[in-house]
Amino acid sequence: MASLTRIIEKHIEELLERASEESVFLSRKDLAERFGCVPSQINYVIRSRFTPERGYIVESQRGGHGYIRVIRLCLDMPEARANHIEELVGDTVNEQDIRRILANLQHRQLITARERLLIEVAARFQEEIGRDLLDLSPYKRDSLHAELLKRLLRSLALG
Amino acid sequence: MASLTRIIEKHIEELLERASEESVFLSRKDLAERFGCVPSQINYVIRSRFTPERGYIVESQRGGHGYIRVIRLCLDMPEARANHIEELVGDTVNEQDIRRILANLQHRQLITARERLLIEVAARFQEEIGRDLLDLSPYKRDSLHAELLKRLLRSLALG
DNA sequence: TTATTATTGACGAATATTGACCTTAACTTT
DNA sequence: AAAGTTAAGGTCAATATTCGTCAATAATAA
Repeated sequence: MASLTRIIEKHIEELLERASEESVFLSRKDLAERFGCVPSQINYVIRSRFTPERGYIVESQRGGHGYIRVIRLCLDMPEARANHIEELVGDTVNEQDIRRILANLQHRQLITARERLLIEVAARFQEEIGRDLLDLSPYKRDSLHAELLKRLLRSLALG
Repeated sequence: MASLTRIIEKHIEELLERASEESVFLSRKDLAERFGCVPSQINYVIRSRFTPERGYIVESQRGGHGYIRVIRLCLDMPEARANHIEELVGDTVNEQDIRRILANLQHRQLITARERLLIEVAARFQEEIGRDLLDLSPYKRDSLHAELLKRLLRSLALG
């Protein structure tokens, strides 16, 4: 357990929580020294963890006084959330995508574990019907998945 | 007879009971070594036993420090409850039945308003697909409704 | 016997880590 | 002001470590 990446991820999250601002400025070099890794490891953490999909945007500057700034988006308004969902889901999603999206939403406390379970079961049932009973193509199934998921999430985001 | 699958299933269940958390992190490789089987056997156990329909959510990550995390949402699933669900829902339900059942469950505080919403939206979507896209008979649609509803409620161990 | 469930293994995909080399911005020196 | 120097951060590819999928086969149950 405890991979370097996760440790650094947690560290940045803590900094964000502690900050009164909604963003933090990081020094790639200092972070790398602190955690005893190569600087590009920090890029990896940022690239893989602090993505728009997870509700972050990142700015940076090279050269003297360079920095990496991590900004946490706040999606207070229902409308902003709804738009975010549209983007998140897109036109087709497979079951793996669904699991990822749901884990993400639960982690951000936008849905509960029980709600997540309900959505997974509904999606699986639809997949089963589409595959075994109706013999739909994988593409058709994935686009039905996307439609179902968007409706379910929309109903929550706006309700 | 104690098939390997059952042994591993029991092992994971024990880990879950012993854990103070509601989840455990497993290493597929280590489990496979411990029980002297191929790693993919673990996938089989997970896929066939720890399903959302049974109240479990599974997350996993590949690569270095990878894991399989099993989350248990429902501590127990008494037979009485399961039977009750069967009775409550039966073999076919129309949308009106569904609304009535859900209202009842919400009134008894067994589901939240949001959960009710999810179930209704899922049912309506299925109805729409079955009617407009697949041209299923009303009877067929109602029996699919019943199956979906039972699975959703069972996953929450309600009834 | 037939259908379902379990076991295995070959192959593929995802994630993490590291390091060499590239780009950019600020500072310093002519 | 221009050129050079220094101090950041960025990119990409190689490698290692896990886990997932799928199809073939075996075992068990109906």
